[in-house]
Amino acid sequence: MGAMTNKKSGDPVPIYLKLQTKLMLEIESGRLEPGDRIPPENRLADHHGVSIGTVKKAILNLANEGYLYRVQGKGTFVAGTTLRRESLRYYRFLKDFNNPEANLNIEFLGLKKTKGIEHVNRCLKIRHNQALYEIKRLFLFNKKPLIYSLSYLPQKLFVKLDDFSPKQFERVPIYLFLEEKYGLPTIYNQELISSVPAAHEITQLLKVPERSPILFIEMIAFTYKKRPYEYRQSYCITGNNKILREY
Amino acid sequence: MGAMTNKKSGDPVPIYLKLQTKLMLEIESGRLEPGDRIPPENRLADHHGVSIGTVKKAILNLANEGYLYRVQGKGTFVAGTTLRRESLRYYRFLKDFNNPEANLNIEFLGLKKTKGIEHVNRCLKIRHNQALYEIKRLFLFNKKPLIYSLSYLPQKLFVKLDDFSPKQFERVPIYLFLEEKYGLPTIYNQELISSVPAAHEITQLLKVPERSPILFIEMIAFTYKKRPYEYRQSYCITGNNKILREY
DNA sequence: GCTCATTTGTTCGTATGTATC
DNA sequence: TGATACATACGAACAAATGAG
Repeated sequence: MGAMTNKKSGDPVPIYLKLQTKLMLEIESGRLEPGDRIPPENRLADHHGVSIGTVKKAILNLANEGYLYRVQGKGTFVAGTTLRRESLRYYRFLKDFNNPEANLNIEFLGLKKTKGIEHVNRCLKIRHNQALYEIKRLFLFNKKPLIYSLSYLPQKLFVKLDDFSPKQFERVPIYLFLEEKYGLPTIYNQELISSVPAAHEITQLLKVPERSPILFIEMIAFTYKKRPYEYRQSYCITGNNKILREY
Repeated sequence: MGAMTNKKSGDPVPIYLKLQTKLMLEIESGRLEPGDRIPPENRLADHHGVSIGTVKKAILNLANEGYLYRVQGKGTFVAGTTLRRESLRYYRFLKDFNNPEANLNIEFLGLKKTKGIEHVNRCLKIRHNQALYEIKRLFLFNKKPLIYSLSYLPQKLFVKLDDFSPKQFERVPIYLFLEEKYGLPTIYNQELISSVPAAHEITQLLKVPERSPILFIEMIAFTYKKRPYEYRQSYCITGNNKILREY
């Protein structure tokens, strides 16, 4: 089929780039969904009438940009949150490198509309007067509150977010929910991590003594085209448990 | 010259990666300065006794990471610091998502041999009685001590590590040094993050009041075949600055 | 403006190694 | 163990940009 045209015709667009664009469009349009496996290299090569090296180049570029990820012996998959890398599930709490993980529950505290917040809007790269949604949640590990989290999302991007039932926000991680309902996969995140003494509001919510050391994490989640879509602040107690990160 | 050894010897490190590392070291160490032109592909291929495709791969990777830039017809050049992206393996300190990064210096505090430590050896997946090296360092950002770090490496894996001059440990990031001297590239890391009150020893080293909130990070670095090779504890002050992580 | 040597960019194809199931 | 799929390595040929003469 559609044999990629070659150079002779004065075509300045390289073959690998055409293939790359074609694949990216299939992803962006939703015909290929996160987790889907794309055809193997040799099949793509045959199908498009190009060499395997050219296919490799297109796929590797997309993998570098975060659209795809590859596993030797298994295949090439569409990135997105769910399967992208099991290691990137947001927070994993455990006592020790060799211990099993603690159990997670989410308690939904509220969702409301707010006006733009200067610091938040700048992080989200939107104008200062654009309105936001504010989501408050408590993460319980083994029934004990360990994280208080405050999320901000642009109202413009997530229309009618407040129509969903609160239960939806407790069932699954928020990024999965947003991906499903609004088709925005998470491509990468930025975090700022610091250690701070617990402020008064936090001591109440997390039930810790005033000025206990708290892990404070600010996060920006990005989707395609490096577009930020969520700004989040998390306050974590880390007495016995610690946060595991792999990269 | 220095013909890169090939696979037959059970060597798990790909040739292109060795070349890539070698070039990166020349850049990081300052032997190659921003703007310098590196030898053309065919010369590098001859010089190292590898194919031109392999050289291409090494160079393209470094170009993608921002270490080099290429101009068709002219050559390949060392990029200025602006372009460089060390998103992983490295701590980046800044005050805010929108602020520039602080300046880093490393102060080497000491390297000595120690007996095995149960917790450490378990993390490194070596027997309890295997001896270790212990490296103590202080990271200064804008001249102020911000991180105290304690590294453990198996003596068996890093023979004669204590023969190197202390200066070597201050010049380049430790993982680059180990990669060059022992041919162990870092494939991925695990971290445990928590927030703790400063213990007595730490208050002295980092010059903070007793029980200030400290970011405590335990890290295990893995090389090929998921083999752990370094266990590290870092104690970070995060008053004004925060740690940036991208993933 | 033209030619030529140099250097990178693209494309091809083949062979073998290695991870996964 | 075998089939599948990605990873590495080799090498060849030609296109396109650059800069010098």
